[in-house]
Amino acid sequence: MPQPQGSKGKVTIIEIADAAGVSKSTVSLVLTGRGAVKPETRQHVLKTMDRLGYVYNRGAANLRNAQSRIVGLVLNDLSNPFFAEFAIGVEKVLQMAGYVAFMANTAESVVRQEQVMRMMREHGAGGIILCPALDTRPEHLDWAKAAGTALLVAIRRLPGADTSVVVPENLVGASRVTRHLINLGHERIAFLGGMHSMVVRQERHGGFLAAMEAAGRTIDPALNIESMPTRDGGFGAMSAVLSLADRPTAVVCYNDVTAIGAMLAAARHGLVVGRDIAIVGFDDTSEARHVSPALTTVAVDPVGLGERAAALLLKQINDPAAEPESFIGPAHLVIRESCGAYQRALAAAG
Amino acid sequence: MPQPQGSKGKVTIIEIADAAGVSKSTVSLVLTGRGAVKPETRQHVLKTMDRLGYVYNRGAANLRNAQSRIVGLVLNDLSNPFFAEFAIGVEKVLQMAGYVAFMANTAESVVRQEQVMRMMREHGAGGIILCPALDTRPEHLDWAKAAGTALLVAIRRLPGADTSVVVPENLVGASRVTRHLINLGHERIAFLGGMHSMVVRQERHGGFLAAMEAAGRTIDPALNIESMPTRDGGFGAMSAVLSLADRPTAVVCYNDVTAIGAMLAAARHGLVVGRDIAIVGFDDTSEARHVSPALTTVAVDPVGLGERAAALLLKQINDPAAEPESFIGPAHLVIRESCGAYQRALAAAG
DNA sequence: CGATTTTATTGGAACGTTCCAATTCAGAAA
DNA sequence: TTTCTGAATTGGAACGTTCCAATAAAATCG
Repeated sequence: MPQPQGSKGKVTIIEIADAAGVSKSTVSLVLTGRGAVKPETRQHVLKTMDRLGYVYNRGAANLRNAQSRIVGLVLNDLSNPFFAEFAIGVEKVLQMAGYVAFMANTAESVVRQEQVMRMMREHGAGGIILCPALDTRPEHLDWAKAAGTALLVAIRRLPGADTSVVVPENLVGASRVTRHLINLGHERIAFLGGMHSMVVRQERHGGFLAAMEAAGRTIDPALNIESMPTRDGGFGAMSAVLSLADRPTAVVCYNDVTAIGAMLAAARHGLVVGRDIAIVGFDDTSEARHVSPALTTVAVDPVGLGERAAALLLKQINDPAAEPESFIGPAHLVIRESCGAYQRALAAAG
Repeated sequence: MPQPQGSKGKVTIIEIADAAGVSKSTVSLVLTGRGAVKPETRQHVLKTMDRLGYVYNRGAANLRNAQSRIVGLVLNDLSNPFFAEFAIGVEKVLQMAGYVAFMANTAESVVRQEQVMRMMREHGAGGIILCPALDTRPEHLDWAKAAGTALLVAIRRLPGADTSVVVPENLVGASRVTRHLINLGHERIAFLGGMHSMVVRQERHGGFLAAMEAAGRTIDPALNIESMPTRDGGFGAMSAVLSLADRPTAVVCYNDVTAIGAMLAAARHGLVVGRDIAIVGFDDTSEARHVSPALTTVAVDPVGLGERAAALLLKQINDPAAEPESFIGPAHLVIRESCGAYQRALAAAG
């Protein structure tokens, strides 16, 4: 008959020891599984702990040995399914290794990010995976080096910070999808969405430019439009580009969300996406698959990135002296309908 | 010139005290802001802490006073955007109150859930908001009462557990959307998706039945099909129902994800959703808005539920003696295209 | 059987903080 | 000056755990 402590569930190792008729050291041995303790004693202690409703006090334990087996996962935008999937990958690997991930969402606020990371440090997190908020500056991360906390930056590269990094192959991916449009015969191609200050935008736009230049296409600065990386932003950017005298025949968008906004704008202007104009995105979120026409985009496997990030962080935790390491995740083209390749194939066949 | 400790970032309150030429007690006073300390002394101590790169050790502090200001948020399925939004609501309120939420994802695994909650207890979480994994049994939560930890169950009601609860108005919502279909003239209406054992399914199906009975519609058991609450599950269930000799003219789906799967299946069978057949969902996830045709569904404001859950939990933390409390969040009908109401209105006008 | 190794168990000293009671300090009142 | 007061500071004892060295008990050996 279990009889847990009444109100303040404050059962300690010593009470267990008394109740079981052993010393607190023995109980500790059972708890950590380190020393040699007679099986029957172990069982008895275990049973007593169960009976009294014992809760391990990790704070007290950490006081002696700083091994806390928790890892912080700081996300800049949980409402974006991309990051949710990334988190799932991270958790999967950490769990295997007996770690537990404590996540927190910063909602792109640097202040919140600072707060959350401090909390995690205070609780003795062994390492932190950070998807940095927009205005994060590299010096915000200096404490990690000083404190010897393993820190890994993911998804958004942070120029100037020398930590391990896990990011998708933005440049190559953008280059690939742009080349696809070029191969379909497009001449005037626009790049839409994202703000100039975002590193990810710089990388993707860089890939776009590289492909355009390699194919000898002229680059019209009027066809490079910034916007917030939201549906509304994409809508606005597309509207702007469609009001131009010399419209593009294809657009590469900063990400899927923006692309979907752009599709809405095109439809509003009476254009049939995939026939009158080609639109492509980036990320391959689940929305891309279900929007109509289905969006041609670049897949980057967020779960895989998460797994890789976790693995790298664990490596770093176990060997603090190791050099920072980088992983650039593959990005491959996913051809659907919005680029018109399908119609074109049909026409060729028919 | 900041000169943080070299490798093992282990600066303690005592080192700060020594460096600042005061006693550790004074430093503690500065840290907690409790006693009276001369402003200049405070400044000096603060500066020293900054200079040496001090990190507060919450574990050690909690050893004396169990106020940890962290709250655990246990989610059963982070990949579902509904829960991500719920989490955002929770965080918003907790942040205001100076608490920080540590989230963890159980991916519907009771084992993982147990693990994660134990971790949170061990770290001295003041309370836990739990969106229970599928096979959670009420006795899994007994520890909370014993330990005096505030615990709140959200989204999925857990019959038999007497904790505070925050759930959406599933029954009423399902009833509402069913009545909408009935008003549009549908006779044979199916209910698709979700497993019989899910409480949420029971509630929603209950609402469906209530509306059907109230309208005097006959209920055909063949039109009640279970499936996993996934896109594929919805696809399968819809395929099954379409292979029936006597097809329904409308279907109510367990949730949006299932409904989208069902839409795909209908399209595959050559039906135009919204014209040949009506399909409605539940949750109003962002996908519902962007799928084509846009999905008629029931909106339940996950962010609002999250806020409410956090508020209730805080109340309980501050007054542990308080009785468990329940909040049933409103669910309102969102009419879009998939139910055919729009076409019907057009026809009437034209 | 005693000597030796191996296996189990144990007290006490940390760990970094807060709290309490005690002390010192500065200024005001006598 | 001395006395008093309240503000500012301080040493030491917890808190619940792990580690270490030491001891006790059991097993092995000659």
